[in-house]
Amino acid sequence: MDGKWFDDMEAKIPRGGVRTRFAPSPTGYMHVGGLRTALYAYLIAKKEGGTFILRIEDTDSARFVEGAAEGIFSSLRGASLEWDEGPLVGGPAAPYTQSERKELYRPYAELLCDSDKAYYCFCEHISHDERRADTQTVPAPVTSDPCRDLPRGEAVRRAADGGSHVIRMKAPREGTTSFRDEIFGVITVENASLDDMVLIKSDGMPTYNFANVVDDHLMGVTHVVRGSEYLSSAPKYNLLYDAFGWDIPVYITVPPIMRDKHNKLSKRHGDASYGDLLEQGYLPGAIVNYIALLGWSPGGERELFTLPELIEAFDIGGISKSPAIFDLEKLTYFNGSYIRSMTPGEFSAVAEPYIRRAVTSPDISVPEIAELLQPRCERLPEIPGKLGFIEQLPYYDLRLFEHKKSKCDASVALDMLLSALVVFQTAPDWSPDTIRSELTALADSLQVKNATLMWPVRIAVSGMEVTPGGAVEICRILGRYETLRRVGAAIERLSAEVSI
RNA sequence: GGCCCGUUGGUCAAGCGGUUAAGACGGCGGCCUCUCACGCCGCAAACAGGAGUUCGAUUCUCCUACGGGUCACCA
Repeated sequence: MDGKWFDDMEAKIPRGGVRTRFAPSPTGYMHVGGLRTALYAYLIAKKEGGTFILRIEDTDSARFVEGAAEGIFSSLRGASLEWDEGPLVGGPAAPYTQSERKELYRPYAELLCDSDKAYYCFCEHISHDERRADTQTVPAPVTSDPCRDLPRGEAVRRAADGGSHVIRMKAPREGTTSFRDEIFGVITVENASLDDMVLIKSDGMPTYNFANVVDDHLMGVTHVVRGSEYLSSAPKYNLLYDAFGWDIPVYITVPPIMRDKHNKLSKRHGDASYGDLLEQGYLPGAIVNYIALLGWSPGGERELFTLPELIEAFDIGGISKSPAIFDLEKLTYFNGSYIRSMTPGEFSAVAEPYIRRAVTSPDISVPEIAELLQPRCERLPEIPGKLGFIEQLPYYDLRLFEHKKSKCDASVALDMLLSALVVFQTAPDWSPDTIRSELTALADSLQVKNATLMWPVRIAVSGMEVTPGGAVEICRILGRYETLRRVGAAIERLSAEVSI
């Protein structure tokens, strides 16, 4: 490759403003930690009116999972993290999938070989496991002395003869390398501890480490957000940037999200992925809001933020260094809070399918039921379980009618229901207001507390100790006919028992 | 094991030399109330340990302990 080719590449690099990227490898589902990394990258870009890039890092064909990239696309979009450049939408640095950029990487590696900063290595590959088993306790950095010192001409000849090889970085063996991370500060390591990392694999594909650096440069990425598992690789990246003479991006290393004190959140251990959470009835907005706060704090007391509000509030100074444990209970609280903050119309619309699961009758009013449900549900899938009483005929366990706080027992219940039955028959209409005023007037005239009357009525029409809403609401929803029927049935049952 | 990083209530976390050490989830108690929720009020609950530096350390330094990351032709 001649100098002009490289000049052309440089000329195409998008410049200007903050440019961040999310660079997942398509090896499975979208996990919560990945989503948060994407979120932070998105927020950092948007905060400055910059560009959020999506890049697919599929350099390991062995680990490629069919459909995984599509899952990433839909998850990000579902979470409203729209990328400005990347697959599906294109952009000035296209393509954004590394397997489609394969030809780009080798010339850059060769460039380093030409300047004696990298070399062809013909050594036999020792697998990760073998290395571990072999070296037991003290694995040394991977280097290859014979190949490192092989004259360039000879190396090229061997390669031309079909010699299987990789291209390795020639890491310095003395001195130290430092890098600066916005979160962790300046970290310095001994060069002697650094590998001669592989840049180009024997199959011609670049390694993650190399492709990452080349692409970040070629795509004009200014801020690199990634998990702390990359912290110890960072010095090697700087070595590469230096070797090329490229500007080093701002590193923003985020702490991991844990399942418990010892383990990272992972699907392998049965932890929920982003998709699982959606299936469990968690709202994208609530998930995004919650995970934003895992490892980052806005500083104040506020916790509830919409995505635009997060953009406004986000500041990398608030990112924490230590791991955060994922707390499903708190996410559940957030979800309930999001549900409650919807308008009644919005909630009714999202709740309707779940309501329909429990209620088949076309006569019932979905908005009225939704109104009762909204403050009482934290996840939509809970809904059907709360509505069983509507179409299930109550079974009257007499003990249900006993409630000492309401001063009610079976005998009192019978009296109350007898009176209530008349009121229900004669009520001028079946509006909630009417039902309520009729019943409270009745309690008044009977000289009992509202509770003494309401308790048995609610039990009679629902057969349940716990219902979403009170007697008035339940009667209203069931309709006059069904209410009378159920109150009548309860009276029958009670009179059979109480008279004895 | 080497190297790097971290450590405030059970959990998320504020704090950036002087505070009665916020707030939230969860827990507990109460109010509201026809149940359950919602809402409101309150209670319990933390600076890992030890040396320094300083008039004064949760805040700065070092050591120890504990935890995490990493040590691949995986990302």
